[in-house]
Amino acid sequence: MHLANKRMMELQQLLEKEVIAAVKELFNADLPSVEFQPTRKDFEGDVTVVVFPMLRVVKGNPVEIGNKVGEYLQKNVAEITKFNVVKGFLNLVVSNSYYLEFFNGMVANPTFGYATGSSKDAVMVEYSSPNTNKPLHLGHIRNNLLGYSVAEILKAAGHKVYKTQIINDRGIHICKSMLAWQQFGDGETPESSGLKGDHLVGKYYVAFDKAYKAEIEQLIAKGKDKETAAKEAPLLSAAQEMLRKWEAGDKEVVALWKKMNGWVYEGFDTTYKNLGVDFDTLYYESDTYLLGRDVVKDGLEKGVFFKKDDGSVWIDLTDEGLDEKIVLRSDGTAVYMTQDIGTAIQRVTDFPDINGMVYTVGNEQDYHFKVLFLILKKLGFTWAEKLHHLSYGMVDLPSGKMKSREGTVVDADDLMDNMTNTAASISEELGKLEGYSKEEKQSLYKMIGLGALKYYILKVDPKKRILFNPEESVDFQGNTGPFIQYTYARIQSILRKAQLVGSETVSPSLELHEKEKELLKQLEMFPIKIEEAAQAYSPALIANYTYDLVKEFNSFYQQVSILGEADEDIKKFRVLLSKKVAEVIKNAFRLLGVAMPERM
RNA sequence: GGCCUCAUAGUUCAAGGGAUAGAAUAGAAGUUUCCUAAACUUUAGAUCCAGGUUCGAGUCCUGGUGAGGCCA
Repeated sequence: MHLANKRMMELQQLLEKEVIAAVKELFNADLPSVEFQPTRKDFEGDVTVVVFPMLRVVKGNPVEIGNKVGEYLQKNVAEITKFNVVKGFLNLVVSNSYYLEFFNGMVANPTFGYATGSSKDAVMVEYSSPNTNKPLHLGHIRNNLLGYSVAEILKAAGHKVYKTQIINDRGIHICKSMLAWQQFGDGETPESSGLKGDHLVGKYYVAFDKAYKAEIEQLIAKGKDKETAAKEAPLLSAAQEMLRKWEAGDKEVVALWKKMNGWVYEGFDTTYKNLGVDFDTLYYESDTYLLGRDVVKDGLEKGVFFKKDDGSVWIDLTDEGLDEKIVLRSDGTAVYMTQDIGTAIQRVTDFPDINGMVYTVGNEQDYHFKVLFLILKKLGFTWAEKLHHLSYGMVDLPSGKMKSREGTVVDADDLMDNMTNTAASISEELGKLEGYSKEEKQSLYKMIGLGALKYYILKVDPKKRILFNPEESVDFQGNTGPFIQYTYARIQSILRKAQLVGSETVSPSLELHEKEKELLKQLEMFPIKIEEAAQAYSPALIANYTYDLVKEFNSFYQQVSILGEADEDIKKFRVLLSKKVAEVIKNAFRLLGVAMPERM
């Protein structure tokens, strides 16, 4: 743990010890723990002790108790200079020198807040995991941003992390695209059409659906009912036949499958690159879809599973308040659960140091993962205790749910382009970028546009659903990514002019402006926030923390002059403080995958 | 039908059981001879309903209502 981090922990710990000692001495009572909170803005003070919980061991008036404890602390703890009691809240004023020493302790550390070294468990974080029959859409964007960000947060909190995805590269869906391309494609390729590979394949997936629906209509016109028509349509049978051939290893089908998946991967790579996400290792369903069956056999012998009369294998989870769940069909074929069991075990085999996995998958799969984790626990894997489903809400449009087959999706590539264009037009209008080349401008627009999009999505609690209105949703003013980037850019402008020289420490006896102290308190929180975000798997905590910090800085920036300050010591402190604020902003947003511009 | 989430200003989001529920947007009003006005300052506006637990409930429990999802 870094020095500055330790210091802050020490203050809380020290205060806790002192409060307990105070209660012992003043009231001869044993306090099990002390409740702290940051003092609210409307009151004087920095740290607040909540008196109410003490009433369980000390009889009396909370205000009187608070006052007595306050007097004790003021007398015995050097860091406490003043106190006041409001109702049952003991507000403590912490000395400026404490905060300035904290500042001196962190000022030279460019990665303040990040854990040093990887002392915690290695964790595998799975996210994205697309099907290879269509391009990525807005829902994938939320998934990718969340997964990537949680992985980065876990790293910052001291975990070793493997980022992975399981690519759903086999199955009926990809056969549909393949079949449609074969029948209507006329040899079209990404090169010949100028379409991105994933979009090209997606086009044929839609084409399949259209033709399939037409066939159904025809069959219905011939007197079939809807269900039989859907089952008997020749296109569907052909797709199913293709899947059988694929599973049998038919050369022609496999070659086509490889070609079209290759197009899709190229397209995905571009999207991932634009989105700024990456992976350490990949899993393909075509490699893993047969896994898990041996484990089911073992589980049967161990009595974890049981066999029904028809030969299908089940697990009984009624004791856990769930129901019975099938793990192998009567014909011996696998279900999703079988694969997932096998894949989880495979991963631990591949990366023996991992102790914990995070699955970034939408909340419609809550039940599936509950069951999966329970099964793995019952099978006796110790790491099964440390599995986590990072469940998140759907992204809905004002028009309702996104359905790729019906074309009511917000395409990931289009959306990123739109955001970049919006950023460009706002920037051009403001016209602050003289001296920037075309390329520099373009990369800046992208940084801002994506910053807006990423922040917009990540600031929301993952479990809540998002209603996304493409026209109005993503803003560039107020509580937004660009607002935070702008603050960073302004600080960089100051730093360019300031020309720092000499040692980077300040005198602990400096007078502190109210805003400066607030900023120091905010900075002090950063390591704790990372820890909280890691435990809650919530990038939203980082986003909101950064926003609070930036808000505070803008207020400071408006109220006091940094470069115009006459006193050299104070000026130096303010410049250094601004620099550290910028660094923390940058390091915090790095955890969200958002980059910071030097100018904007 | 069974189970799982969610419900906070007009709108989009905050609030580890703690003080007078914070922001942003949209609305009203102000701040450019001064470090980037994508900023700052002021103003008005909200906890779905009914019970319960608690010194204290937006937060926990029960029952409704509404939205979404999963399982047949």
